[in-house]
Amino acid sequence: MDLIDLNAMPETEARFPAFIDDLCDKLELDYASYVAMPPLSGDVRYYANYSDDWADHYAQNNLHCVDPVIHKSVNSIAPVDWQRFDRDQNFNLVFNPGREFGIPNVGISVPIRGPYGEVGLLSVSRNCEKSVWSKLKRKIMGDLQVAAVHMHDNVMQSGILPNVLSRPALSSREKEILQWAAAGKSQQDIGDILCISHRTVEVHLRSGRSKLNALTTAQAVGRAISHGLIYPG
Amino acid sequence: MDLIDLNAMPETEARFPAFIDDLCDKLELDYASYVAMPPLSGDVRYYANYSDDWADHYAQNNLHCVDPVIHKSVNSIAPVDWQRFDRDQNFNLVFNPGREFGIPNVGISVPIRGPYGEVGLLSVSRNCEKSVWSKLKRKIMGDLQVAAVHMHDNVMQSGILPNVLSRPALSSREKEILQWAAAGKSQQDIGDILCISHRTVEVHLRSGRSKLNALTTAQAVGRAISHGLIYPG
DNA sequence: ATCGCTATTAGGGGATTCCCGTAATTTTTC
DNA sequence: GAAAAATTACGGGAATCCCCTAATAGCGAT
Repeated sequence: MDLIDLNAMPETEARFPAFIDDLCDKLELDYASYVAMPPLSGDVRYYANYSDDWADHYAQNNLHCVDPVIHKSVNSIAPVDWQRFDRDQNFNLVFNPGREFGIPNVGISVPIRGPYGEVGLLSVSRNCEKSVWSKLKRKIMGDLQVAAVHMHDNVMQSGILPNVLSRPALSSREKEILQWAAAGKSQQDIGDILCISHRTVEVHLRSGRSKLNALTTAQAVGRAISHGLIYPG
Repeated sequence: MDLIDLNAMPETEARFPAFIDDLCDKLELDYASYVAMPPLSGDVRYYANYSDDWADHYAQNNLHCVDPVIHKSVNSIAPVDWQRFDRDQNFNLVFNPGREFGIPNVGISVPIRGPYGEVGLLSVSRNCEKSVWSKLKRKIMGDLQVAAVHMHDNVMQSGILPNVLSRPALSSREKEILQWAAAGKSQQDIGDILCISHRTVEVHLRSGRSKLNALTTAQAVGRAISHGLIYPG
């Protein structure tokens, strides 16, 4: 199976919907969607070939807050088959009205995580019998995984998700001191460890906070960790 | 391609090496290894079918600290083909001696991330011409992705990685207050927000620190985030 | 049903730490 | 060569930490 190579396409955002369309063609699917979610739960990026009607209905009713497919997938390692939600109240709440829009209730969602804690979710679906779906799923699972990784990799590299890419540049000393702070050391401790005044330690913490737009050191440590600048200690 | 279903096997650790062996058989590979790395950079879990000689040599020389395949993969979304390291000094430092052990220098590493920041790395390799390798790679990429996800999912569910699973149980109030602390609020702020005394806030922070084995609130926030108990604010 | 454990609430007080303003020297960058 | 950033450091006031005690409520166990 040869899917579109996003790296070989002009670096416009239009290549992502094109990839979605191509995916549906090649894998005998009706609909596909991709969502990129930064760890700070800020703005998401969304591509799909659902009808505008369904997309509007989904967005206007904030169905993403209810949709159990989302909740399950962002906490899962393996792909999540929608059949798991057969008797799920929230699933039916979201997808029963979807039938009027021609939305299938069989499908699968493939979560992909990146090194910054962001999650990409590639969901595909098709109007067919469940037995047909089971066979199709087995056949295309490998390609789906590859497609999800490829899509997420390229969306991340495109820098479209601002929260993830705008990683504040901390100086090495700032990172070093923030790392010790994350390890539970006091300013005095850190000063002793690095053989500098605890006053100096505080200055680095201050500039670190400032660069991370953090009000307290605790917030700065949390943000630095979530940005991958330091490790939990 | 039908790989072993780890869910259908007895829940012993022996099924993981068996999966590695089966993977090599079915995908025409010589060697495969899987490493699970918790976010707290603590103890890793490792399965492989390399010769004991090579494994000992790798471990005794702490080659994982030098191995560029590891470094690149844990920061990558997409699989990392070892061909990328053709002229990499560290790669040759690690793998040139590997030839004496029969270790191939063509291979690929597939990183998989879970919701707790842990990384699983499935690496496979084979002794063959680069042209043969390129063809094989294209053929098995989908299965490799599926295998990596399957392996990582099952290792995580087995609870073998203690750091990830031993998630301290914070009370709802403790999590709530720690969440506000991660959002940069002071104790007084939090007291005002929750309409309780700032003294009470401090008690919850103290018990939270205690449960997380943290010396400072900053460390507690970092640990709580890395454990997925709260979100970065 | 009483005992014990935990959660949640709250205060006093001393020691420590944090945070802000200021500022010098060195290094890096343009 | 000048501008910007990094690294070093002090003083003072505010905030937090950490020890103590203590009451009320809930929940599982003996």
